[in-house]
Order: sequence, then C-alpha cells, then structure tokens
Amino acid sequence: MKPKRLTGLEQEIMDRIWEMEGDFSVRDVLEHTYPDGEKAYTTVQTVMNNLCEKGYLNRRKVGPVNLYSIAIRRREILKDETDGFLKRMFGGSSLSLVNYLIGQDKLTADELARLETLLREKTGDPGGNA
Amino acid sequence: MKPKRLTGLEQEIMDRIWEMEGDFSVRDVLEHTYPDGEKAYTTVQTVMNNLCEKGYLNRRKVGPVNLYSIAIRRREILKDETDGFLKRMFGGSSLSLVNYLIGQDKLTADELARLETLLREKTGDPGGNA
DNA sequence: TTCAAGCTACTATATTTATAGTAGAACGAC
DNA sequence: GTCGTTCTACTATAAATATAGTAGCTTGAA
Repeated sequence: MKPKRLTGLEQEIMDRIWEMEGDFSVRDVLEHTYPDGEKAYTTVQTVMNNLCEKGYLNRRKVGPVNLYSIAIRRREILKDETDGFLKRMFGGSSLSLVNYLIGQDKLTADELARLETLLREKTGDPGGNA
Repeated sequence: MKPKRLTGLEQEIMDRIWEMEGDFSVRDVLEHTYPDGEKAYTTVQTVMNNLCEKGYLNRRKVGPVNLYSIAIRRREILKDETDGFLKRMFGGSSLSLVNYLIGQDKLTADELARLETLLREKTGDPGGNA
C-alpha cells in the first residue's frame, strides 16, 4: 500500500499539484507549474498519466476531456518522508534535528517562545522547573 | 560549487560510505553495503567511480589498487537537504516541523526535557515566564 | 615459475526517466 | 458545414541510471 517513490520530475509536478484544489486538467497544471512554457504540454500530460498509474492522481473523463484530482495528499506521505529524512540526516534522532534547527537560528524569537509554550503543554509542566 | 544531486543507488551507497572511516576499497564498500551479494562487485565499482566524478569521493591509486576516501561529508549537504525537506513538507516552517515531531511523540519525555533546557539556554529565559 | 585470486579499465545492455511529436476526435466560431 | 483550436492517445527518441561482463595486469603461494 506504500506509494511508489516519485522521480525528480514527478516530484516537481506533484509538489505544484499539491498546491491546487479541486479538479484540474493538464493545461491547468502546465500553466501553474511552467507558466513560461519550460515544458511541452505533452510532457506534462505524460507525467500526469504516470502519476495516475502510481496512484498519486485520479483521472476521469468528462466528455472528451480528462480531469484529474489528487489521490494521495501530501500528509499521507509525511510520516515516511520525515522518517526517511530523519534517519538519513540525523541518525533517526528527532532531538538532533530540533537541536540543529535551533542552532542554525531557523526559528524566530517568537517561534521559540511558542515552542516553549508547546512544550509546556506537552509535558504538563507549567514552569519548566520541578 | 553545489554538489550534484545523487541518484537512488548513489545515495544508498553514499549513505553507507558515510558510516565508514578512513580509506576504503571497492570491496570494503561492497561488503559493508551488500554483505549478501545483492550487487556485483563491478556495479559498486562503477557507482563509486561516478561518485568520484560527482565530487563526493576521492580516488587515489596505491600500487595497482584504488583507494577511495570521502570528499564531501554528510554535514556539508545538511543545510541544503534540510532546507529542501522543510520547504517540501512543511512549507519552509521549522516550527511546523518541530510541532509535528512533538505531536507524533517522536521525542521521549527525557528528550522533551532536554529540549526545554536547550530552549531556555537559547532564549536566556530561566523560567519560561516573563 | 606458474597459477589462481583479486583488481582495474573498459564495454555492453536493459531499464527507467525525460521529453515531445503526431494523428485524429471534438467543438465552437463564423 | 468547415476551419482552427484544443485535447487525447499513442508513439518515438534521447538521456540517465542500473547492472554487470570481460580482458588483462599484479601478486602471493605452491
């Protein structure tokens, strides 16, 4: 049941599709993803049909036209992606990752404060000191 | 100067190489990565030579034998990998990622406590409340 | 010494991915 | 009705990736 891994181009296109809502046609995706014509219509068409075969998209015919919709939401691969990333880059340690983010100042002062709040909620420790 | 993206197999092999130390031969990598002979010697050899061309490995000849060493450490791609992952999966928000990790109980109670300590050090706020 | 084992360099091939052309159906404008 | 536009289905091709064979050099052991 695990979704197949996406190739580079499939990933790129799927990433843009995940920003979209409702049904969409090949042209919608083409214009959204390559507004300056970087890829041919049929290239995107081919990739989208492959994405159907891999189960990421649904396709249904409305008259002579194909309408596509999202079959696998990004959140459905979130766990696998996160686990994989964590394992690869941080030996599987979430704490290492968080520590890295903090050390690299990837969180603003405000976010750090909100994180403290989150932690207190999680641990049920109102003050942080026993 | 940005290192080229690795293909699936290159990634798989490089991941194992990053666990190794010092110089190593093709056979070392083969035995470390595919102890049950899942790949042929020459397959690994080819991939390792490609990794040299992509700048991830160094190669030097000692007598008739090639010895390889790591040219790009994992930590050198850490930033790019993390930024990419963050952007792809969490819209670039570190806080979202951390929040997700906490929500999924990816941190033990002990780690949560250590994280609180880390945060206090970072913010210089000994109690957490102003 | 000669032979087997191990290694390298080179080559070969299959598969997958990326890319897009083309023919023909459908349809709206005129 | 016919013509241009747009779409689909199918096909074609190029490029990258995965995979491994082979020939020949080197070397230690018998």
